[in-house]
Amino acid sequence: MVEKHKKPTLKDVAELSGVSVISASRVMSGGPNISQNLRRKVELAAKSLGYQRNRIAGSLRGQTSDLVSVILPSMSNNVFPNIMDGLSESLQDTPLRLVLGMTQYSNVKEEDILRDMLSWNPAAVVLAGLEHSAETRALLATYDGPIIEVMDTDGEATDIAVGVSQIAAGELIARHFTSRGYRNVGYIGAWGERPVRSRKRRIAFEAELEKLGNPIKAVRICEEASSIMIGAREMERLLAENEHVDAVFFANDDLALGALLYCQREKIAVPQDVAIAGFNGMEMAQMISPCLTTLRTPRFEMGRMAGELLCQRIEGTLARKQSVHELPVTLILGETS
Amino acid sequence: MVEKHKKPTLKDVAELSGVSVISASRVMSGGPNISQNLRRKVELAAKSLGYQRNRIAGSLRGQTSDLVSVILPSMSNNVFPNIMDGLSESLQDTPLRLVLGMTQYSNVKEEDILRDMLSWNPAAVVLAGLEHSAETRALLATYDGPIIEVMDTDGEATDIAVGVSQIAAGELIARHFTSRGYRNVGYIGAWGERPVRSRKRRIAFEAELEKLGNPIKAVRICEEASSIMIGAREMERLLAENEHVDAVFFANDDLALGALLYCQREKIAVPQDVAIAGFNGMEMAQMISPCLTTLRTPRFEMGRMAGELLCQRIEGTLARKQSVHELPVTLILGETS
DNA sequence: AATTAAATTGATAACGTTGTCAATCTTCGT
DNA sequence: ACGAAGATTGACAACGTTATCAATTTAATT
Repeated sequence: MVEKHKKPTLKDVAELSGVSVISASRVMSGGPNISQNLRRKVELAAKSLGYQRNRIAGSLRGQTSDLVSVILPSMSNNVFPNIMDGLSESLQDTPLRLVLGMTQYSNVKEEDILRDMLSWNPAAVVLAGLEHSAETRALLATYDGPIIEVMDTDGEATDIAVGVSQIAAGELIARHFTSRGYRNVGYIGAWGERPVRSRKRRIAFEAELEKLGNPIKAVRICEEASSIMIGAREMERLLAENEHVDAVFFANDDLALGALLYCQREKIAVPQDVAIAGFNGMEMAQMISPCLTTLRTPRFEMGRMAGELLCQRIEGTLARKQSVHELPVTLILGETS
Repeated sequence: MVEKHKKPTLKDVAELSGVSVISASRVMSGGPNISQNLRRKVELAAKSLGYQRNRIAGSLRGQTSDLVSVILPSMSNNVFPNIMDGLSESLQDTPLRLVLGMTQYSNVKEEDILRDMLSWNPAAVVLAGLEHSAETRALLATYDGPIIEVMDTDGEATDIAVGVSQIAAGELIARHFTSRGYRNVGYIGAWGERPVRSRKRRIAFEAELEKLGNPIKAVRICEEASSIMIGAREMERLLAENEHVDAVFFANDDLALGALLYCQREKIAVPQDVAIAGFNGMEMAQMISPCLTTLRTPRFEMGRMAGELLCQRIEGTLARKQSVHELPVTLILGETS
C-alpha cells in the first residue's frame, strides 16, 4: 500500500488540454454544448492524468448531491432487500447513489439517521411506512426534495407514498376465507403488531369478517419478533384454546410457515382441518409442499416505482404535490386454504 | 409543500452566539477543547436557528467523507442483506454512512460503480469476493483508504479480506459424506459456477473426496441462476443419469431445498436413499422437516467484522498492511445426511 | 453580404466548512 | 509573583467544482 500522489484536478486537466477550467468541467460532468474537438482534447488530457471527478466539490457548489437517502428498518427479511433491488434497478442509469440507514424499527434511530442524512443534502429521501415521530416529521418539513414513503398507502403521505393498502389486504383475505366456507377464523400476529401497518391489516380483516357475518373467533398477538418458530408456537397455543378454528390468517409468511410445520408435525390436515394464509408472498413459501396461500406484496415493484417517481421529481417532470401510488396486493392461492 | 428558506450556516450561528465561525464549527462537529460556556452559547444559537450541518462542505475541506462505499452483487438472497446488517451494526455509533451499489455480478458494472464511488472520496470501500477485473484493480490502486473484500479468503487480498475459506468448506463436506459412509457422491451447481468462489469450493470438495479414496461420481452445473425450482430439476436429472448416487452436495441451500422437495414428491427417502447437503445455512432450511444439513457461513459476523476493521483502519489503530480474516464455516448437521 | 440566432467558451466568484498557525487565556509548578 | 505549559479561541485561506453572466464563434436567415 503505497502513498498516493495528489489527485489531479480540473485545473490540471484544463492546463494540459489548453481550455478553461469550466470547459473541462462541462466535459467531465456531461454538460451540453461542447464541440467535438474540445471534448476530445479534454478527455485525452483527463485520461492521461488519471483524473477522477470530485463529486463532493460539485455537490457543494451545486447545492445538492446525487445521494438518495434510504432509511429502512432492517435488511433481515426479504421485504426490504427486494425494495432495495427495485430501487437500485430504476436508478442504475442515473448518477444517483443509495445511502442506507437502518433504524431497527426505532423512532429515535430514524430521527438520528434522518438528521445526519439531511446534512448530506440528498437529492431525495426514501422512508418506510407512513407513521413517524414528531421529530422525524419536523426534520422532513425542513427538507425541500422528494420524500418517498414505501410500504403503505393507508394514511397521510408526507409527499409521495408507494405501497399496498393494508386495509384492502385484510379485506381480501377475509373474503377469501368466508367464500371458502371457513366459519371459525383466527389471526396470529407478533412483536406487538409493530410496525403499525400490520395492525391496520388485522383491524380491516376483522371488520370485513364482521361485515360478512363471520366474526373472528380467535386472535393471538405475541410480543416476540416474527419467526418460523414463533409461528409454530403460537399456532399450537391458538389451537389449544380454540379447537374449532378452521382457518388462520398470519401477519407474515414466516409465522404461517411455522404454523404449517407445526400442523405437519402434529398430523393436523391442512387445509382440511385448518387452513393457513400468510402475508408477503415469499418465494420459499410458494415452492414448498403444500405451497402456502398468501397475500403477495410487490416489493420489487414498490422499490422500482419509488425510484422512478423520485427521478421524475428531480427532473421536474412530476408535479410537486402529494401523491399516493397504490400497487395491488395479490391473493396467491396455494394448497393451505 | 412550501418553499424552504435559505438554510442557516455556521456564519449565522457564529453571529448569533458571538463567537467565531471556526469555534461554532468545532462545537457542531464535536471537536475537542471547547469551554462549556462557549459550547452552550453555540448550541443554543444553532437550535434556535434550526442549523443543520453541511457534511458536503466539511468533506471537501477535509479531503475525505464519512461515506463507506459498499459494492455488492445483489440484495436478492439472504447472503448480502445479512452482511449489510452486520456492517450496519458495527458502524451505527460512528458518523459513517453506507453507500450501496449493486453489480448484478457484472464486471463492467463493478467498474462503473467503483469509479463513481471513488469520486465521493469515501472513507472506505467494501467489495464482494477476491476476483476483480483489471480495471477494477486499477481503480482500487488509485485509492488510499481501506479496501475490505468480504466473502472469500482463498486468494490474494487487495487489502483486507474477511470471509470463509471455500476450500475448507469443500473439504469439510467431503469428509462428512465419507465418514457417513456415502460412496456415490454427487454435486449440483448452477449459473455456470458464478461467482467463481463456488467453483473453488467444488474443486476442493472433489479433491478431498479423491484424497479420501471416494472419488466423485456425478457433477451437474447448469447455466440458469440458482433457485428452488432449478434445484429440484437438476436433482431429477442427476438421479436419472446416476441412479446409484447416495449423497449430493449443492452449491447453495436454495438448490438443496429444491432437491429435497423433489425427493419428497417422488417418495425418495432422505437421507436413507440419498443424502442432501446445502451451503450457506439459511434459517428456513433449519426449520423445515427434515431440517437440512448445510454448511453455515457467518454472514452477519462477516459484515460486522468488516465494519470493525475498516473503523480501526480509519482510526489508525490497525496497521496499513494486507490482512486476511477467516471466519469458520460450520457444518450444521440436519436430518438430510 | 449583412444580420440575427444559436452554440460555444471563458471570467468571476460562490458554495460552507475546517486545516493550520498564531494569539490569548488559564492553569500549574517553582 | 513569575515563567512555562496547556487549553482555548480566532484569523486566514484552502478545498474543487460550477452557477451565472458575458464574450466570442458559428450557423441560419434574409
